Amino acid sequence: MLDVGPVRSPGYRATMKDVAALARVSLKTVSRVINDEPTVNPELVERVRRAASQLHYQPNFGASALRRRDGRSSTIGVLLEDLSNPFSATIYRAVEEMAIARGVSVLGGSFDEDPRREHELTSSMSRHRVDGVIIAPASRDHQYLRQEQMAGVPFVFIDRPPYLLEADTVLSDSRESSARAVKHLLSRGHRRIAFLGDLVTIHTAEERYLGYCDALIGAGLAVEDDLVVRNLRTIEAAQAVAGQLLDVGVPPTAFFAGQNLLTIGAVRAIRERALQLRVALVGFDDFLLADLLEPAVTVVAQDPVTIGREAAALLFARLDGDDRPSQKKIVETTFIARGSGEIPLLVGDN
Amino acid sequence: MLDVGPVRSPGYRATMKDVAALARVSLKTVSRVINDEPTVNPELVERVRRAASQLHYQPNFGASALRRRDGRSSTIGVLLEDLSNPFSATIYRAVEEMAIARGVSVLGGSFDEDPRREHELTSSMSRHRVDGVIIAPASRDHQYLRQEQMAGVPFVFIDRPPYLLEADTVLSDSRESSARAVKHLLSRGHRRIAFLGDLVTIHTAEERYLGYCDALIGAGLAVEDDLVVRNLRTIEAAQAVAGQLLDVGVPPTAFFAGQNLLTIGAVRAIRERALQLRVALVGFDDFLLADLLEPAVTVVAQDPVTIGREAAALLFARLDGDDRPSQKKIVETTFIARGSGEIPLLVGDN
DNA sequence: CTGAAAGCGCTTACAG
DNA sequence: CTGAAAGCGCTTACAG
Repeated sequence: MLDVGPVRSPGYRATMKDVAALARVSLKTVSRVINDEPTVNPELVERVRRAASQLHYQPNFGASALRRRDGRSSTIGVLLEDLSNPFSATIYRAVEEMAIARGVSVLGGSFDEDPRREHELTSSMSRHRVDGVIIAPASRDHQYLRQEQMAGVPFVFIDRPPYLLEADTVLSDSRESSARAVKHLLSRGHRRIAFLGDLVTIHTAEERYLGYCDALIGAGLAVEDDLVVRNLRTIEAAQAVAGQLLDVGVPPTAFFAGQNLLTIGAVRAIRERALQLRVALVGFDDFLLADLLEPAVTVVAQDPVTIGREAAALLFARLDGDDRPSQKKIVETTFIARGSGEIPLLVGDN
Repeated sequence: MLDVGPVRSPGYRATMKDVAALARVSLKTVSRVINDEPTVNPELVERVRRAASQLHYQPNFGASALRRRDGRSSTIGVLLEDLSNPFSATIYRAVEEMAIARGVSVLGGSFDEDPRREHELTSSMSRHRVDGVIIAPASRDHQYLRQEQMAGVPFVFIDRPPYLLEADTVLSDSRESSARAVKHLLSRGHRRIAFLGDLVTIHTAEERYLGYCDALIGAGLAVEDDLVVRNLRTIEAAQAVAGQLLDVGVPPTAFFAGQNLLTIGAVRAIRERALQLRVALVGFDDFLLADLLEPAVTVVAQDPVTIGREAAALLFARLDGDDRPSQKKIVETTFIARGSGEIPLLVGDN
């Protein structure tokens, strides 16, 4: 091993007591210096600082939180569907930026739509005594969080609202922007528009489906069961289902996909059949390279950076004493026409 | 607010003491039950369980760690370049899976290649007394972690090796697989192969550059300065630089891009000039939809899931007492030929 | 098998 | 401005 300078008492971690002894002051004076209390003689401050640095002293957040009146752990929980999905990851980063600015650390977790895992992770957050939680829940009953909330831990729900619980919420306008997307397809002459959706238990998946229905009904059309497939979770599943729809019976002339992975699955199915210049497609959620495909993919883009920032802002406001009633923020989506959604109904198609 | 049942002492959090009082046993007996110690009368176990559940008791990890001999906080730190990059995010998820299986929570953090932020985040991890750290470092001097290491906190370096510190490491074979990729282009007749690279301070960026040099030199060619551009960080920067190379002087007939965002930048520049069937391209790192572009993009694919798993396995082995010398694991890459890398040198090009 | 006392590293509440 | 004592919620070490 390289010699990289002297190490005192290997394996030993300095405490405030050690710093106090070395600086020849009381424990309490060290505590004052570490916490930047102003009423300390500058000479003592200097001595304590030197001793702390010499001993590589790092304060123990856990011990401090234990005794502290507010009990703050300087930690928040961010619980999302899947941190490896770009939508979740972008939200996480946006929250992280704001947390770091406050000296707060982030405990992250992914549910994969498993309510049991939601319970485990929130319970784990509770045992870690996080100061607050930002959550995109998998379950549809959040009464079990009430105790934690009563104990003073603020919750901010994102992407999906709380059920049977009052809490701050940040959502996208899924239903309306879905209706707008489907109207866009209707305006190009399409009548047989298929819907690919995620789990029916997911609030946003339901909203997007309802937006699809709104648009059809608004145009005097019926929602046809054979054009609606839900509970799809992966690229592969969406690809298989879209393929079947295109192969069997009277195929759809356009698709509305309720989520980025499902959109990609639809792209694959359409491409496999060389129908990409014939079958229209609009997807919910933007994704990297959507503009480089041929045709480029028209999407309803959400704004995960704003969602993350708004959620963090609400959470930190609560931690700073904001006691207004529960807030509900709606973050705007953007419709981006790139080509795939502008393919008109072709003569000869139905 | 909805009424969701009785809540005892709103704002109050039950402690072991409260559970003990309700169950009419001593504090120590509650502690035994919570920690699943076997030597407790089943009847008392039952009484304690009921009391704990009735009071919604959640053990306080911080307090427990404070007194516990091993001082374990049941928390690890995972510090990566950028959690919103799919490569980092996939590693994070792989680690998270293994951590959850052990009941360990994950504190995540992103550096964005800022060594100062690396110092802040590792220091924050230290104050939180994490049990171990998985880190893809931004800095090139890790002596400052020695104290923490001596205090018993294992570090596993991923993607980049430690400098001036002994620690477990999990890397991809960047240099060799880069050389192989460039040889692939050479075998198609290309001689003017441009290299687009990330910050020269990043270990993997340097390795990939060296692999590029190895291949050229191995073929008896010189490394030409005007074909090498490094310190590129974004899609936009890579796109601009690749565009300039294509527009000015004697353009390259092939590109090797050292990172997923740079590959995408090169794709954009090539497409803008309608050269996608003429200019060859191989990228390091796979990315979603690489196979749906036209031509599909040939890549050297890393295996972030295995990197994450190996790193977590090493870390948890250390926490379980493994005291072998520092381990170094190399995770294999996969060359995926999809089309863009197989475009031959065309007659008339140089 | 059960419990009373001491102490982990820190902050609070108080006295000087 | 400084410090000695008590206590946060738990586990350790020990006695019964």
